[in-house]
Amino acid sequence: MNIEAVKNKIVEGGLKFTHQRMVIYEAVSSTHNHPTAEWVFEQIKENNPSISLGTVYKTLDTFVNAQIIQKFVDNNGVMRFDAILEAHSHLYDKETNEIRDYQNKELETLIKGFFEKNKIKDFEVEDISVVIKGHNK
Amino acid sequence: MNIEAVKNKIVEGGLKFTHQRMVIYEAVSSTHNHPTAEWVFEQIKENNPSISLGTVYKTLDTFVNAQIIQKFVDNNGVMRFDAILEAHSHLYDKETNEIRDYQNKELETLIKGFFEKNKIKDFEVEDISVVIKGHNK
DNA sequence: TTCAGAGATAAGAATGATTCTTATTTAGTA
DNA sequence: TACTAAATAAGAATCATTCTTATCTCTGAA
Repeated sequence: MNIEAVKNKIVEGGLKFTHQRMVIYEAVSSTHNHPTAEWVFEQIKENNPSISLGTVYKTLDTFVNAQIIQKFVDNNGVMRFDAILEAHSHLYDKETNEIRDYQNKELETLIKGFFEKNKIKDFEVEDISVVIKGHNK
Repeated sequence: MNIEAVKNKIVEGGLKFTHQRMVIYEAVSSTHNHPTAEWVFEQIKENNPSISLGTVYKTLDTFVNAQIIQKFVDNNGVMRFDAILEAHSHLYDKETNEIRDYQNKELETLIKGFFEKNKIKDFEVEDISVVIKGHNK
């Protein structure tokens, strides 16, 4: 991902463009492994020794609120981040705590269709995801 | 839930029956609100002033491992507990952080059928749940 | 180009949920 | 009844995250 594209992401989110924000966004979008704040910090601190862990946490959260990235909680209660904004589901490996993306249009269509036909009383649906727990074999 | 039924639950899980375990199980099964460990502790401490918070945490986790109750993480990373073992999904209210059960046989059948037809390579599925985020209206 | 203001950052302390440690207690079996 | 392994109590420790305060800096306007 080039610097212009990163800058656009940040500015389009209504945020000021800063060097810290750039390297943090690059780190998050460099991996599909649903990084933690700690992981992001470890990735960038060598080339950015002045960056603080608190800033990483704060920046990630700012990105979430600006809808540049999304976050979810893993089974151990740790916040995970994801640069992919499209709805997708996750495979949780109960043994290794690994999380993998699972994307399938048919499943999404099935579920969306279900909830269109079965409105939930007094509840407006915004996001739906499927949590699939199991283990690698 | 009577004491005999509680005792059976605990003993069938392969655990020793203790007074603390009894009152903790009663508290968890008394509510559909997906209690936290803190909530359980608050419920029982008045009538059981000698019980410690650490014991509540430890006991709840022991119950989970014995498959007497189940746990999940809420959007804030806090462990929640549930005496209902049957597969069911949750409605998360993004604004109030409230969690409600959502159970629908047709949805379960739809999803189960989907994953029976679409095996995930190298992954054995154990649990599937749907996470529905939105807000009350 | 300069400047000012609002927002971002750094650094480390604080917080809260949870787990760990150690000594004591107790359920359940022989 | 005695014994043993497991459970419990109490409080310290841990860890992920947020908060606080002082400083820095981006960006738009003049």
